[in-house]
Amino acid sequence: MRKGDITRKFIIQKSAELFNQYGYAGCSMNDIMLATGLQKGGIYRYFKSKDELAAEAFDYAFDIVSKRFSDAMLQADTALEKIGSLFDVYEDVVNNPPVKGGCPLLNTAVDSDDTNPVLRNKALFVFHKFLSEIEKVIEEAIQNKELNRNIDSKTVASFIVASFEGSIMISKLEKDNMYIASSKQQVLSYLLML
Amino acid sequence: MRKGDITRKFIIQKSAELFNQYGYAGCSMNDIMLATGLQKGGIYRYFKSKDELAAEAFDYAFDIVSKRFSDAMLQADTALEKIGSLFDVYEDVVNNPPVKGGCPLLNTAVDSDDTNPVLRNKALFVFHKFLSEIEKVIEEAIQNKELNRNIDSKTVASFIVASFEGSIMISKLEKDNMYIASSKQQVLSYLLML
DNA sequence: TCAATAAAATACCGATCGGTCTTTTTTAGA
DNA sequence: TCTAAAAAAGACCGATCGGTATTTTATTGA
Repeated sequence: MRKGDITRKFIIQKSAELFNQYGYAGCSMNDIMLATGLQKGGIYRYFKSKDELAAEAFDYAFDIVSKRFSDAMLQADTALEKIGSLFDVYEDVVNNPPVKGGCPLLNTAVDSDDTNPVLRNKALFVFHKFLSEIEKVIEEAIQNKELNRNIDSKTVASFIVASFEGSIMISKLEKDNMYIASSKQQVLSYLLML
Repeated sequence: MRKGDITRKFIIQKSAELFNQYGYAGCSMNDIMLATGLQKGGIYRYFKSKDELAAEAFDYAFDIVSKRFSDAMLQADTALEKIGSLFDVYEDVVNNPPVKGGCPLLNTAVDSDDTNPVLRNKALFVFHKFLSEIEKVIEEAIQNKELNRNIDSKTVASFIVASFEGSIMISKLEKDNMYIASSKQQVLSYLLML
């Protein structure tokens, strides 16, 4: 592995954290220079523009989260355990989120929906991936008779994502993990009641 | 009413829309100059700094939303109608939100939680107000026997807010009001099942 | 070891940033 | 109608913005 490849990845890692905390407009190239200890030349050698770096940083950030989701789900048996395990990935969103700054989907969606179409499309893509993953779990559980067969998987999946992201927003705002934990419990009991 | 008072309010209105769409860092004083048709002198005459203007703009934005919430709830009888009416305020969040850019609480919370402590505190305050309003509705409904007496009003209220804000985020991202509408239905049926 | 090349630093660019200050224009009350 | 005060314009400030081009330094493979 060339030294440049390592440097390139390092820049992406650092800027993923910065963009996820401060947003696209709220994070300057100078911030990234400080965080990486590199000068302009050391960064623009690998990325044509701030836009391109932000796009790659988002991909990297969601890759981290995606892997954490996959790992969590693998260790779960039932649908309720699987969905619960997704919440557990953010159980300490206040002090130890998968990526510093919280959920990249939430942050990027809010940051970009009225401004940056490239990032917005990336957030959209990730949302769809997230959604279909949960739908799959629900549909399997219906076939296993773990969940009621009248459940509309698409509708319920999007409701779960909404509760999930909303409670992350609140937990970060309040600096209190209680909200994401409580949201998990209520989503799970809701699934059982359906 | 002095002309200056009108101008001042006009600046707040315009910048509330801009900050709500583009965020604090994503909206420049020049953007506000363009939106208001005023020059620097016409704006800084009324506000010491961008920070001060952003703070007042947020207060104004939530005032708008707050009034819409109150109006909606007044026309409702049952707890389910009242809570449903809150969702209705954002039923066309895609094309006609109370304030351009979507929900000021959501936008400001995500925008400020890692950056601007003044705005974060304002978002916190508004969240508490929102939460206690919903708690009150639930508690009244428990006393009226509309809702089950075993319901924990605080827990359920925060779950409602999470689902509410999360589905607004998704509806804005997808440019599809379906998500906020569907979230309303599921929250209401959840309340009945409890 | 030594050159070719990759990597990174550095100096620099025009534009824009938030903000100040002075001047001009408009408003409002006597 | 006239003048004092309010309102707004406009010129200007240093700092920072994203980005480029060139030079220096470090790495790599022969």
